[in-house]
Amino acid sequence: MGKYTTKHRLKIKDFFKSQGRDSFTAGQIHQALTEEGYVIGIATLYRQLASLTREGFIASLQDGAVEKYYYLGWQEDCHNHYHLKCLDCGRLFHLDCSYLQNLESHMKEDHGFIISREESTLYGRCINCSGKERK
Amino acid sequence: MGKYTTKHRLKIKDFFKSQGRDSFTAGQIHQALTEEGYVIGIATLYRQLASLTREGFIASLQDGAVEKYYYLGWQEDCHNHYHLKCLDCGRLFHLDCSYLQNLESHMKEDHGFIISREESTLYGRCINCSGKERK
DNA sequence: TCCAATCTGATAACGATTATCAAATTTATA
DNA sequence: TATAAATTTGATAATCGTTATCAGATTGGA
Repeated sequence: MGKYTTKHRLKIKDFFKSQGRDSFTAGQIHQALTEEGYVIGIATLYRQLASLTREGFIASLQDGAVEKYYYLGWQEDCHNHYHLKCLDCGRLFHLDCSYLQNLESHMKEDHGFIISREESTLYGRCINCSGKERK
Repeated sequence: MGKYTTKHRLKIKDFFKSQGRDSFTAGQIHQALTEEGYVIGIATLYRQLASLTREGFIASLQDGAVEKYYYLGWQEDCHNHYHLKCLDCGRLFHLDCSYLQNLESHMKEDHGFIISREESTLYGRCINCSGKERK
């Protein structure tokens, strides 16, 4: 995909380039673009997000059940680390940690399981939220 | 929830008790019950699954984006281990492994992140599928 | 410029889940 | 056991994020 260079395609890439490391749902991206007066059909946005994901420009992760998140710069180093997502504040943490690399080796050698870093987000409570009261 | 003991409630509990450790979507459960001639409204099934989950009789995990899985016997020991889900065959592996407990401690002490085991399913390729050809 | 390949947008369709609400069932009480 | 209040049920409409459809617009190469 991505045979033609269209304005929407460029716009979406620019959006990610301008947004650092945060993650967004398709709906959030559509809203952000709309709010700055940029008009794009929701179907087109989904198509381009899928295309850019296939190409490795962005990547998607599951957020709970429903929505997807898209990341900038994934292709550079996000496959080299793990992600921690806080169940309270929703923030995503990018974690370079040799412990996880060892875990990967362990899983492969002792359990025959090849972990996919991109898919294996760890969920829990971040340092800011773990102290607060919880139900 | 679960104030009244209804036949549907008992039936669903029996279903899980008879199914060992596999996980099911609501749709799969509904289909299984229907195939054995048991009639239950889909809304009722969802309600009971939610209720039984709240009570800890079963638990749910995300399967990719959409569906939920429900487990029997979770309350006994599933919160004591991690789950590995194979991206190829879809099977879920229950893994007791001290490595993961150490990982938990490490995350807490060195990164301030409290991992939730129930939520943190690891994804990858299982021992049966990792050898096969892949795209 | 012309044409075939590709992309776009409006909208219908989809699949899983939840909400609605009247009717049926369960439980406690008499 | 009869009664009534609380709870559950089922049919179905609604919801939400996402994908499919398809005619019309855009792109890029000849």
